[in-house]
Amino acid sequence: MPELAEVESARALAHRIAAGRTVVAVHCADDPIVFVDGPTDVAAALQGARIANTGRRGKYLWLELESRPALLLHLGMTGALRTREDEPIQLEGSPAERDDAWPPRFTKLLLRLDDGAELAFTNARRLGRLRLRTDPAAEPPVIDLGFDPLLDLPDADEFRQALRGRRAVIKSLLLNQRFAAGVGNWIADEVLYQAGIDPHRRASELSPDESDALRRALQDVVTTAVSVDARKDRFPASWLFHRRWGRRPDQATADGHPIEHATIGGRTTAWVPAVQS
DNA sequence: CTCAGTGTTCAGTG
DNA sequence: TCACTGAACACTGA
Repeated sequence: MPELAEVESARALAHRIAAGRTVVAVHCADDPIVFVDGPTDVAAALQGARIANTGRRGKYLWLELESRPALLLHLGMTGALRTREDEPIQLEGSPAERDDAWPPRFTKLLLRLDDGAELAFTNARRLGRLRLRTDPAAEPPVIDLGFDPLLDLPDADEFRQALRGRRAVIKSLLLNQRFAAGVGNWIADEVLYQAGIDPHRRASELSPDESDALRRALQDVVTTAVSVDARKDRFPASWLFHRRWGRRPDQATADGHPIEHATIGGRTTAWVPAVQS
């Protein structure tokens, strides 16, 4: 479920496993959709390369290879990075279910590193994309992204200015990657809930106080989610996140306020009329 | 069997 | 240019 926090978690995992290491073996699935420019060039670029660093902006992450094009990844809706040493995630209230298969199902890219560790990119629904870029942060598609709430959140004045003149509905604007990079459907809903703003409002019509509240909520949600490594079971119990899924009519917040669902900007939106206006 | 869905992109329209 | 809508992409899981 990759939005900013999940992508940052994936980047950190890749960094721990691969930074400073050399790729000794590469396997690319024969998938011309996920490998936008075909798997062959990716395999050639990675084979024998030393991974110098990792980076992220919005929902894109990349592996910088020493003196070669970087590998740029977008996880799509279902993409994930896995390592062979992955600790199983302890699921609350249920026996730890772990899929011990290695490489995992739907592996598109598998790297073996010089210390024996392996890193896999999996993508069941094939909406992820792998590309090669000489300077990923300075080229499309990354260069076209807006501010990243973790990397370069505008100050309060700049944020107010950014909303001014935007006639789009605020929920849609938050999802626009050219505006706020890395914000996806659940982060947008969580931020609007915590800021007390109705998702149908027009961005340009928010008051300065509402703009400030929105900015603070954006910062808080993103930094909190990243600080727990995007582990949903560690998100604060007060978050709408835990109760927004399923689009059932009987859902309510921890406070007992009913949760409504609507389609805004083509996406399912969960919001709480009692606290959002 | 049907359908929603945590992702982006593009064509068509206003 | 901006913004909106709907469709497309591909596939799983409810």
